[in-house]
Amino acid sequence: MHWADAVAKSLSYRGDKHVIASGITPSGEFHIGHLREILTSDIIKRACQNIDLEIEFVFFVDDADPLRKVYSFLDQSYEQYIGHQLANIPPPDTNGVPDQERFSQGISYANHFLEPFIKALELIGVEIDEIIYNYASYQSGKFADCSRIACNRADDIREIIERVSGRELDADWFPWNPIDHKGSIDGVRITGWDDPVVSWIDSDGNNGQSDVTKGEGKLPWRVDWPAKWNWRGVTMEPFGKDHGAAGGSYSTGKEIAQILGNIPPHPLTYEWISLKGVGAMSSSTGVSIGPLEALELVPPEIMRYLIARNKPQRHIEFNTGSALIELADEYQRKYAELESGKPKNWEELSRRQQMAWETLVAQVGFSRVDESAIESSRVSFRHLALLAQLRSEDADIWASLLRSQLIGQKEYDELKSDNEQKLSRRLRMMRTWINSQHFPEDFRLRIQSELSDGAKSHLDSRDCDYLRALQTELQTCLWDSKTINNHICDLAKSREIKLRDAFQMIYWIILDQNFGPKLAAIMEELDRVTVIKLLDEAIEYL
RNA sequence: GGGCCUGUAGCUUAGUCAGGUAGAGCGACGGGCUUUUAACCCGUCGGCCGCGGGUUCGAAUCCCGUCAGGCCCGCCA
Repeated sequence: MHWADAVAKSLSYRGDKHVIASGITPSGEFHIGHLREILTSDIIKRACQNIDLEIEFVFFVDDADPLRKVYSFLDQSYEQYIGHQLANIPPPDTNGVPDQERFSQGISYANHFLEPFIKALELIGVEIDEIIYNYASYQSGKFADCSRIACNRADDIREIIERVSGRELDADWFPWNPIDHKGSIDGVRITGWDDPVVSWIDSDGNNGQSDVTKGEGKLPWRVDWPAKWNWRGVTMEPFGKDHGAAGGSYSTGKEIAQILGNIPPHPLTYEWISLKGVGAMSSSTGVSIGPLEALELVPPEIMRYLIARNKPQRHIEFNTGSALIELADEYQRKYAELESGKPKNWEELSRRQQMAWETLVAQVGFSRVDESAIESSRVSFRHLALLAQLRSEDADIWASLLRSQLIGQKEYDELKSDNEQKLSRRLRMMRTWINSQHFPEDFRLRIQSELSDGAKSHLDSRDCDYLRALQTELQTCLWDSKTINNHICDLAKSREIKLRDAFQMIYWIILDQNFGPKLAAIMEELDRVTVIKLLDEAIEYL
């Protein structure tokens, strides 16, 4: 059984109506780690729909959170905004400097980072039923009841946090962070509580009052979270393992929820995604791949598949190199397997094999996106990567695919006349990938300029005659792939050299490896002089 | 210190909740496609299921212990 189906099943024991929530603080660039948060929820939503549960998916944007520090991508002038709520400070411009102009047009720091992420979510087929802006929710009184309960029972909440998390809170800790006259929630000390008003004194010694029902401040995180569950009726929420640890915010949250008067949501802790060879994703350290950036390389269903195929508690190493090509090809293979239908010998399969099939069905189902760029194409990512490097003209690539029968005549005609075909889009992505720093070196064609050591160690003196004859023909022949190919084959045949061996030998000479794409096609792309020179060196070496 | 997650074939892993002969994919190797797809098709090899105990007719699966890796307990998903 797929992990999401298992979650849906346990939710069904709890009731028929559910609200699944995700929440993210828009403190910096979003990365694919954040995508796991959202996709985990979205996949569970699909699983719930599959068993006819009524389900809403809400996305909390924690824009009421304060700016914690001046991140590396921000200009030092952000210092003045530390402690200010993210919905209330200007967005950075391209140099990381506060952009007052855009701010005056209503674009906050939070919006600035959130917008591209929301766009990516649309591309990736995530169906969010409601985006809840936390700042606005405080303003409109959504948190009013919970805030009052929390303040009235401050001692009980303090007891829970101290006991469960094992840390000691300051003597003047209070479950409300008021905003001071400058707009900061840092360094403000509570001096009194008279429902619903908190009295405070800020770090400069100014006194003030804050009405907790009007959003003049916010609840501290460990109380804010259960309060959200309460007023929105959240029944399920996946969260990162930092919140899931013993003493973490879920364990305090589920007790605080009871004080607020609700049943805590069904929890699901998920592992982090790290970037291969670099470390955990983190917006503040700049280790990140943005969701949009990833979507420029591969179709959206591949990103869904990355999350769907790995169980939440499993750590994912995201690799934009060969592993991503393999992931994409794996998805495509499974898609094709699914299309060919349930195995005919179903009854003979072991329970385990049947389960594997069902999991496959689920993985592909959870990964599908309406505007699929993959479908049942036989053209693998691996193969496309190769053709895209070999041919700069799209038309040549379609011709090649037609010749090798990976596409039919009809598809070929469509590709020729319409560059918005699925395969055209995939090719564009592939070209972007190849031109980016993320493309794996293993897949890059390495045309040799001189005889490599690899070639030297694979040449056999008995082949000298063959190479010499080939070189002679190639010096004068028509320079197209068909002619070149005929010479390679005919000369090998007449000498009773196995074609396989002949090709491998030439692959070694040109690419420093024993395999590759259509050899003659590569040679045609190269100029005659280069090829002759390489053959010369090989003959000389022998 | 407290806690969480992970450990299954060379690699990525399914199966662990509901115990019943260990399943895949990739890679490797061999063969086929009589002019060679980084394609496709067929086949082969490869697992003391981290280790040690226990419960059981039966354990990858449950229990206890242990080792290794990763991580959390300061508002980074």
